[in-house]
Amino acid sequence: MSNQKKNDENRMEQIVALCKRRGFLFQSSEIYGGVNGFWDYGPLGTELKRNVRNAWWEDMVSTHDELSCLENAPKPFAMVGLESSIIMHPQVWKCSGHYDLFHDFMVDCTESKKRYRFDHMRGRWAEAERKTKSEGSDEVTVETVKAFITSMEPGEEVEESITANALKFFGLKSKYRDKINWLSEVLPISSIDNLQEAVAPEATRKGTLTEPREFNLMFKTTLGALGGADDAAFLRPETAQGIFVNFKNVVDSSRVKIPFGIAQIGKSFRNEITPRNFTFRSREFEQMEIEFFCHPDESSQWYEYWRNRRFNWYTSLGIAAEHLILREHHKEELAHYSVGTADIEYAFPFLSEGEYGELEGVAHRGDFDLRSHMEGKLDSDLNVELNEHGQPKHRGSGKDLSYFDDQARERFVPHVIEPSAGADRGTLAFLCEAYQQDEQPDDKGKMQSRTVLKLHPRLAPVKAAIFPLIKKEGMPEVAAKIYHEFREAGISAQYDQQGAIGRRYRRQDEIGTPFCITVDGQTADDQTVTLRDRDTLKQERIPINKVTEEIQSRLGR
RNA sequence: GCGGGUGUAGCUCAGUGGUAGAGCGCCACGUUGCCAACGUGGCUGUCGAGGGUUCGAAUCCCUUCACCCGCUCCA
Repeated sequence: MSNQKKNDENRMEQIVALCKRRGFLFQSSEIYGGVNGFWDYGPLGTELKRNVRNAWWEDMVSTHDELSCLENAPKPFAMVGLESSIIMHPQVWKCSGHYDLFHDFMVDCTESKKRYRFDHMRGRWAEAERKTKSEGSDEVTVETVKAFITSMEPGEEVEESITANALKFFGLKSKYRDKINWLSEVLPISSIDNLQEAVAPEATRKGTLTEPREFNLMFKTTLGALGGADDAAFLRPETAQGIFVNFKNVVDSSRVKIPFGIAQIGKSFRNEITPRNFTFRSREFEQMEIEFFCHPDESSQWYEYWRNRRFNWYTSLGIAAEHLILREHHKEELAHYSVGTADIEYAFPFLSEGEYGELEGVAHRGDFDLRSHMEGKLDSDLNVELNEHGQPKHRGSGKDLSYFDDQARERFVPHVIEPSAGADRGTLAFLCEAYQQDEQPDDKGKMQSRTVLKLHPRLAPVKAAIFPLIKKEGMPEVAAKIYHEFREAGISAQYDQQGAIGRRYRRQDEIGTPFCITVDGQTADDQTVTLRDRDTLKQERIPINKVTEEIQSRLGR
């Protein structure tokens, strides 16, 4: 393990400790021992996450001007909001593909302790002589063994990989590969009746695989108090489908014209097998998603536009561009109808150097989603998937979700660009980026380490703290007056008269408060207070009657 | 789900079978008065949870939960 990674691990531990100590994040149900994959936001964390959500909503929706063309945008466009329900008609998830995809079957190898996706495992029947030495004697028995030799190798390399595994299993050198008698072509493992005949990819003997077990990644619940099996419903695993199923409602009710976007912030739920890395992978999480609907011919331009705009959003709120990457998915990773998908990823401290974790995916989804809800679940070739009777496997709504452009006299199913961000991941990234330890002189000029959250002022949970320098000579009253004024003006502020002034500054540094205002001996003489900056520690004197105004202007964008 | 590690005060940790501790923090009072000050006093624990062994368990054993690391997974 590199030193870099060790430092980063300590750094992550320190961030987690700070989050708990100062009330940003707690483990859910902690007094009962906690639940894996669930987190609670404390008083400061709630403010921080709310600020992240608000910044997103303001920047994407409420301050959006559909009459003007934004910088680098192909043309003006409208943005509207939506709040759809968490539980939806079960058919939504069948047509979206989540129902089939989230029912993965997995097998475990009891020898190698590896777990494999059952539907990805392939193999060939083979037969060869195998020498076995019985225990406790030198007697060697030679017997002809038949087995199903498996591999997880995708694509064309599977055959070579199976051969290598077979040589290992039969104890043969590669020059004797002719001794293996192949009894079948490459087959999916689901084609064999008895898993005891299979040799797992990293096993040395047969029959180490467990029976396939289902991992349902969607949380299941029941509609109605007496609901039976037919009343099964699911907590949504993404917010996007709530937008697609309301596409027609929005078009019919809000006078929006294509191109336009529908934005939504809301909770989603995935029963992750391994929640890990603080709030990065949680089972309950919040998404901030836009589904942007446009003409198919313009979709590539819009994809470029959203990809770049969303990347810049993170840097505009203080994440250094060198800690972010815009990772374009390879062509092989893409569904073939998609022009592109890009992940905006952040160098989280819990990852190794050079590794990044996803904050947001920007995907070109073509007309896949709307058509699936019209016609039924589509396969990767955009054909409706059929069952054994030649009927749609999952029937769509049958409703027409196409759009009619009455100026061009053209009807089409819009293409979709989907910038889908994780609110909790974003919040965590802003916290990680802001966390810094620096050295500042104490009252004797000796350097002391300081923990500071250099949060962007828009995101800081507390915008300003107001202190009386000492607890007498009328200073607390003046400070309290400023505090009241701030609260009335809607500025999130704290009042603190406890302890030495230096300690109070450091307390605020640790929670990322950008500005501290101190009422001192001079205040009574000339009606000024000091304004101290979190990052530079510089102080300047501001007239007391201008202080609210001054803070508001410094918080402005 | 597997393997390894960890779990003691708000935080960081000491405590290997015999009365639960330290530092930091927090609170009060006094002094000082612009960057983690000093003095005095105070607060905080079902030792992660449940069970067992024992005269006696934070300590030994079993089960379980959570966190960290490595696998696995990640539409």
